[in-house]
Amino acid sequence: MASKSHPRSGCPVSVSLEIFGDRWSLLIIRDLMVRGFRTFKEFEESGEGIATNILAERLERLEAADIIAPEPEKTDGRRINYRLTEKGIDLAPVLLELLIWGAKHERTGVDCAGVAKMARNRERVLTEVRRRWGRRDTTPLLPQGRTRVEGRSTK
Amino acid sequence: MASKSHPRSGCPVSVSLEIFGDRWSLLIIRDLMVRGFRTFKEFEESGEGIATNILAERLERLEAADIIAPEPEKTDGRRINYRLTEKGIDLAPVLLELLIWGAKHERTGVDCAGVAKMARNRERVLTEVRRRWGRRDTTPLLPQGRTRVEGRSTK
DNA sequence: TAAGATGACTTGCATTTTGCAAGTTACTTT
DNA sequence: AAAGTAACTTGCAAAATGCAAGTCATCTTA
Repeated sequence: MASKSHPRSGCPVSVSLEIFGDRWSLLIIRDLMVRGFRTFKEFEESGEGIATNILAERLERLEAADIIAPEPEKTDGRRINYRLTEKGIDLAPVLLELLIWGAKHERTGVDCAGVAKMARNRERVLTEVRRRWGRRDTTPLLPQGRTRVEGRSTK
Repeated sequence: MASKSHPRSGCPVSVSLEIFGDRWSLLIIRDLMVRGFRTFKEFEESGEGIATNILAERLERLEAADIIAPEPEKTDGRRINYRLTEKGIDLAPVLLELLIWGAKHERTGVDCAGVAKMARNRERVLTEVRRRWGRRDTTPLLPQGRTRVEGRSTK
C-alpha cells in the first residue's frame, strides 16, 4: 500500500491519494457514511468481498489518519463501533463525485436518473449527510438495494 | 491492480474505484487536466516518481476505460500526446474535491487560502477547466510551483 | 454454568502488483 | 552517420493482496 511512502510531491491530490488511494478505503467510508455500517462484521459482509486482514489494516490506517474513530460499545464488550470523524465526514463530497461519475459513465446497477438528480442537488445531499452524522442517525441514507453483482459469495 | 476484477458490488463508487482507485491514475489525470502535460516523458518527470512500467500500464488502462486518448503528433513521429476524453474531463469534480480535502486536512505545501477560495467557487473553477480543455489550451491551469518535496530525484 | 456462538482480528502462504535499473526500438537532430 | 530522444519493455526483488484457517475475548443459551 501507500504505506512506505517515498517522498512525493506536496500536491494535495497526491497527499490525499497516499492516504486512501486504493480500492478499499473509500468503500469503507461510504459504508459508514451512507449505509449506516459501524462494525467490522458489517464491512466484511458489505458485498464487496474485502479480505479480513486487508479490512483490519485499512481500519488501522484510516484511524491513524484520523478519518475514523473506534468506540467500543458498552453494552457488548466484543463490539467496536467505528465512526467517521469531522475529517472523515469531509470526504462526503469526494464520495458524491465518485458516485456521480460512476453512475454517469459506467454500467453500475443503480438508478442513473436518481443519481443525476443528486448531481443537481449536491448541496442538499451533502447537508443531509452531515445532518445525519451529527445526530448519529444510523439508518442507511440509501436503501440497501442489490449490492452484489453476481457470483462467488462472501460467505 | 484492480485488473483481474472479482465480481464486486455494482455501486458506482466501487466501479469507479476499480478503474482509477490506485495511487497513480488520478495523478496522471491531474497532470493532463491542470498542468497541461501531454507526454509520457512529462508524466514520468512530474515529480511524483512513478516508475515507467507502471506509467505505461496506467496509460493503457485509462485508455481502455476511455478516459484518455492518445494522438500521435504529426510533426514528430516519436511523440504521443495524450488527451482527456469527455469522460476524463468529467473527473474534474473528483479531482477538485480531492484537492480541497487534502489542502484542508493535510500538510501539503500549497496555499491553503487559495484552495479554500476555489472551494467557494467550485463551479467557476470547473467551468474554467472545461473551457481550457475545449480550446485545447495547454498552459497549466495552476502555476507549477514546487512539486517535489525533497530527496531522491527521478533522474 | 458449561457449551456453543459471535465479533474482531491474526497468521501462514500463494499470487499479484510494485518498484527499480537497465535495456529496446523507432524516430530526429546534428 | 553518430548521437540524442520518446515511449516503452524486460527481468527481478520487494511489497501488497487475497484466501483459508485459527485465536481469543466476550456474549448467549440450554
